[in-house]
Amino acid sequence: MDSDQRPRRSDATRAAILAAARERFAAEGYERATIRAIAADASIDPSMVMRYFGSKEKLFALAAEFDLRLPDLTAVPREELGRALVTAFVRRWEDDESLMALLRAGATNPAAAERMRGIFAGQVAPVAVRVCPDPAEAPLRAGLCATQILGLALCRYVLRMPPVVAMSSAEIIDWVGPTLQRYITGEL
Amino acid sequence: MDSDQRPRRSDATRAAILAAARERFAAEGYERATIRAIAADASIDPSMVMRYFGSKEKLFALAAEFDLRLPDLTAVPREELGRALVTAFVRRWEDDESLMALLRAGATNPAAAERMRGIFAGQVAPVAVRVCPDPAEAPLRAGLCATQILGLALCRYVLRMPPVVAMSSAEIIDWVGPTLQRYITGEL
DNA sequence: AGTGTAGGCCAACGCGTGTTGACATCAGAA
DNA sequence: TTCTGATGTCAACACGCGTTGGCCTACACT
Repeated sequence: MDSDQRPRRSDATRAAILAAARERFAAEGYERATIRAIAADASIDPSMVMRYFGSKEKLFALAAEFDLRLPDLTAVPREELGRALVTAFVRRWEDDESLMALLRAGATNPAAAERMRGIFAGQVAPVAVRVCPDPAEAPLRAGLCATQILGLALCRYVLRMPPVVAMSSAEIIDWVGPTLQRYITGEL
Repeated sequence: MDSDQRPRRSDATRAAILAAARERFAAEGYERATIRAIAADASIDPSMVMRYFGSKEKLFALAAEFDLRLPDLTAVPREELGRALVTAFVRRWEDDESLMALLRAGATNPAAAERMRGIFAGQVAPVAVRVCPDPAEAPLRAGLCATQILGLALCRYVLRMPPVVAMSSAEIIDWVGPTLQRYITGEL
């Protein structure tokens, strides 16, 4: 096969470009982040970005690849699902900017929005099916959770609304946890 | 004064441009919406947009002026505040696209984000102060409500997540109402 | 040492953007 | 009717964008 095991010299450059892309996309969204700026951040010529990734769109697709790393919720006691979820999400938001890139870009870029729907369908919904009382209700319950979690991220990290920024992780968990708990296990 | 009472012929054009601008900004966000497209929608030359509004930024500022028209919550029974709020918001979202323009643009455009914070501070926070048990807690409680409401709008109107789009107004009110209720009147 | 090739730079392309100023047209007052 | 200002069109500008192709350089293998 064509899998070249030996590490190439270009791997470092590739990684640098990808890191710079994630940062720019997260900070400015898809249309504002420019190939030229990303290349400058990676101390490289803009044309190299094209050589490595083909186009801006393909670069974004790779930069916005994202694994939510949802914890194994089947091990969590039923009445603590809400808290466990917020906790996992808050931690994930803070140490990986890919999701913010996706959120910012998803607001204006149709492809990014589609990708968010994909992440929801591929990573969130399946977990919901295994956890919800009635699997038929899972999409609805997962959707409700998404509104609260993404809304939190939007206000805190993107719009930077002062009272939401001011909250501590613990406060967030205490307030939002019960909301998710009800969305997951509450009666219709 | 220079206030010209007599209606001018240009008023219709001005209004047409503003309407087209609201639509484009709502549908595509700030950077994707172009002066040329807006002008075409209004059946006018792009240069007229500049003559009337000075710049794209100023046009956006006017197109994104927005009155939430929050109902008078002091007349609402304390235990129905949550439902009243969601109801008011859902209705408002559906018949005015300015807020969606603001939401889409706010994700990438710093000025639009600033404006959202302004709306929050100017229209939401004051209401919260009058309604919350302890006015000192008002910003926190209002901020929490904002996360849920904006998250709902994001998932439903911008990202168009299928389960959230599928919900009826009544379902939304039944599910999200209690959340806001707790954010407003729940104990810390 | 010689050579092929991967890695990188440079200059330019075509395009779409916001914005500008010179010119046309038309309504209404004189 | 004539003239003046408001209303609108046209063509072009300077700029930044994504993208392309040609050229240089330096490493790795024989």
